Amino acid sequence: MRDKYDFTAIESKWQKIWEEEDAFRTVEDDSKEKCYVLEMFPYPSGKLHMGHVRNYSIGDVIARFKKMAGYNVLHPMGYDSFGLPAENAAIKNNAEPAKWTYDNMDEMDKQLKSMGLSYDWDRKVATCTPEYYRWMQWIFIQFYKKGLAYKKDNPVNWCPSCQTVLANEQVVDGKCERCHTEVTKKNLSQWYLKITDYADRLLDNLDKLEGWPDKVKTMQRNWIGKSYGANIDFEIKDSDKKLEVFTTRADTLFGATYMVMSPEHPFVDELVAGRPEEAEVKAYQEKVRHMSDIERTSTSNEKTGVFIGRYAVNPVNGKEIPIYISDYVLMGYGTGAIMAVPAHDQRDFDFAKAFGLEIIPVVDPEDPSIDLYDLKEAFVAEGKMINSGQFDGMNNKEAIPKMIDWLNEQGIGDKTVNFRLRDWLISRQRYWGTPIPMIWCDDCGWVPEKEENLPVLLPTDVEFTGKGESPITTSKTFVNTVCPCCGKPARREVDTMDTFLDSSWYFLRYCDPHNEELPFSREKADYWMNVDQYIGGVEHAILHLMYARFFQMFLHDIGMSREEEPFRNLLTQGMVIKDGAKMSKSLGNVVSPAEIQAKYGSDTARLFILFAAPPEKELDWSDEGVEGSYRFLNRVYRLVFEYIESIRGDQREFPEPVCENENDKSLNFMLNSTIKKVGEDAGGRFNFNTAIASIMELVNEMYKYKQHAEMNLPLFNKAIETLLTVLNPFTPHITEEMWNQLGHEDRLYAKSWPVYDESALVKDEIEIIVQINGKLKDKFLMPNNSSKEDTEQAARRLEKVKEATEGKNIVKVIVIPGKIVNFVVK
RNA sequence: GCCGGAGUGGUGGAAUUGGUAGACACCUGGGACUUAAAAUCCUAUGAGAAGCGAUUCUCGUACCGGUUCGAGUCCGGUCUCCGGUACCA
Repeated sequence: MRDKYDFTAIESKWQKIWEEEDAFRTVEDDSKEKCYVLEMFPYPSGKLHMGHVRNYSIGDVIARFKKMAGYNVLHPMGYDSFGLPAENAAIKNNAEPAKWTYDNMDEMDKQLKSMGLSYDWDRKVATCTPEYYRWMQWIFIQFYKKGLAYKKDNPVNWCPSCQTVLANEQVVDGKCERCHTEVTKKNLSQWYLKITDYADRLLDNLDKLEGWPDKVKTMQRNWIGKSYGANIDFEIKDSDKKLEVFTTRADTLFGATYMVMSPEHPFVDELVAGRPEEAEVKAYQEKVRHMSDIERTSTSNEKTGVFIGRYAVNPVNGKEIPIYISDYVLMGYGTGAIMAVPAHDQRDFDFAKAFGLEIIPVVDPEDPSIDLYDLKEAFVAEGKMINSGQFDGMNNKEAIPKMIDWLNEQGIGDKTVNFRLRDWLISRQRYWGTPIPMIWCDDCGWVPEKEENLPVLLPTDVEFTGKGESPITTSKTFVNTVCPCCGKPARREVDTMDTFLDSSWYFLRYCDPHNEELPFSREKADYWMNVDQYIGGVEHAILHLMYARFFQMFLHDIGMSREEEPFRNLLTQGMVIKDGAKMSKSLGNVVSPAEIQAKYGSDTARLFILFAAPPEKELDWSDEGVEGSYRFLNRVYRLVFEYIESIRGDQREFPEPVCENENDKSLNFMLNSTIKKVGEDAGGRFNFNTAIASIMELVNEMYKYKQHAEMNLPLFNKAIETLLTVLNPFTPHITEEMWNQLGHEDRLYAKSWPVYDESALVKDEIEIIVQINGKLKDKFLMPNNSSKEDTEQAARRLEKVKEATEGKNIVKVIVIPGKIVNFVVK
């Protein structure tokens, strides 16, 4: 026997056997309860990183465990294979994006398989295949038919480096989510999905998602950003236009002393036309237009702006108030114009101070330390209404609905709800994505491609210049077509879809991956959905997880799925870090999975990653820790092999073990408590670290047993078999190999989770803790189920208790049978 | 600023309902085996103090206070760190 087990041979052997046996192929089966375990599918960059390994190891333990626990488990894998890197490689290396991507997928397949993951590979989905994006296009057309897809000319987020537009969700801190270039604005005509129609449902349903982390739900709530308020019309002096504003603070209307419009507000040009202020206004607009979001938001306190020479009329008191434009008012929120109440809004306060504007308080804090007529900052808390006509004296919070009612009666305002969420901009000026299946006809306008003509294939005769426009424009075969409506010559849309659309329904395609009639059948979707356990990084908390919910709701609405929500339970795994920082090339702290697999094997890599931290926490990579996990597996290997050699293979069948002494009982106890503990930790609360710790305890116990006791072979055999079974979901190769070596014909992966013997967990004697005034003084053994009285009397007889209570008063004795005795002494 | 989450040995982390704080590992020290090394096995390992010693005592879960017979766990306040988000009207 060697010192170390030969993981290379064992792992490839079993991976091959699983493949030949079709071990993880799943079919619908009404006789079993289903369990859909899903990990977020990767972008095929070509190389797995530790984050992937962690994600898939977690998913694999859950899937294997659920399978052993008797569920019909769906555990698929695929690739989110459209996207920019393929195209950038094309520009850089003159490679075909398709070839680059397919090569990478082959490479990733190998790496995933080398981890021993229990996927049903027959269900593999890749979003860049025509079989997939055909149905992506079909779904887009359904959105279009329901009026939920539209094209609009609008200022949009533009990444100068990626040369494409971005959705709001893809702009992080004013920078492009992928390449971190500062995002600028551009006016473009683009396709949108009307996700705002679903804002309320996306928000309300969050309450039903009990299996989601609060953190993620809060992030989505904030992103959707629902606020209740009022829209109020202000007349503009010497104009028939009305300026509509949104406010959540209708109570402060009497304190509005000026108005601010966003520089992009459509009324601005007309309002200043031919006026002396025009030039200055234009210059300011121009300045703002060239600012990136970062510049625009970085000057958070220094307010700039320009008076446009016009006045509005405050509808409550007829007061004429000046109108300004300023970059602190955003066109993308509310109505793009505000009433400014400097006394009660910090931003308005700063602006008023900078421009010497009037500040009128209308809410009285009733706090003598605040001088209302010489405020140092805006007063934003609750108070009593003043300077507000008939509303004076009211609590300002209570005044809000009353004010809105009054505005409504006067016909100048309405109760409104505003969302921060914007419609989803889905056009991308890139090649490697799903072509938007729309056709422009000069007579009919935008017309969807006929569904029977799908897919609209990506052309291959394109040039990659990386400049500004979709490369598809360069195709000679793609653009020109005929109108599906009237048959006249027409032109195809050349933009492609945001790849986040592709990943918004892949979990449904897994349910029915080879369907050629539909994206998926209702029957199969209803059998498998929704996903029982979804696992992935928290970085997708908003983007992917909200888009996927939106798609699922829509597909439910058009009758394609019973479920309204895609993911019942969500586990957001923590990052893998090293030396206190995220693994990155620039820091030089990257550990490659391939390196670890070569040195220690996949089982060790999986074990370490699951043992080092609970899944939702950060995982600090430690080379010594990996070494330790490897050591443990070798320890298991030696234990089992010494046992196999000792029985010389001639004894395979053992009777049900009978415990003959204390050592036997102790091992039997450990054996059963491990089954219980691992089942609870791995199957319920996903604390794989403690599950593995308890398996380690069992192994330690078995070594001790072997050393000290006379071997009870049936019992030890049972311990060995239990050990291998409970360890199998974590380290499937080595356990399967040893199981096989023990002479078993069946496979561990197909075995049932062992049932523990409740009676073995009941100890004859229980250790009782003795405390004096809550502090531990002694311990002693009591027969199980001893009475309260007996326990107390036994405790009183202890030497240490006598010592500690001598000459003192025992005020009170707390006895919890089977646990503690506490003497309160004075 | 606002919204989440977290602070436990030298390190990663246990302690699931308020009941032995530090499971399981890593690191480190000591020992056995070996010509030697590696591997393996045994052993010690929160801090401090007393004792030749078995052992005993004190302190200890970010900080301050509270509830309780008893608090890492519950309550009030403070600090720090991490994550998200922000001229959102």
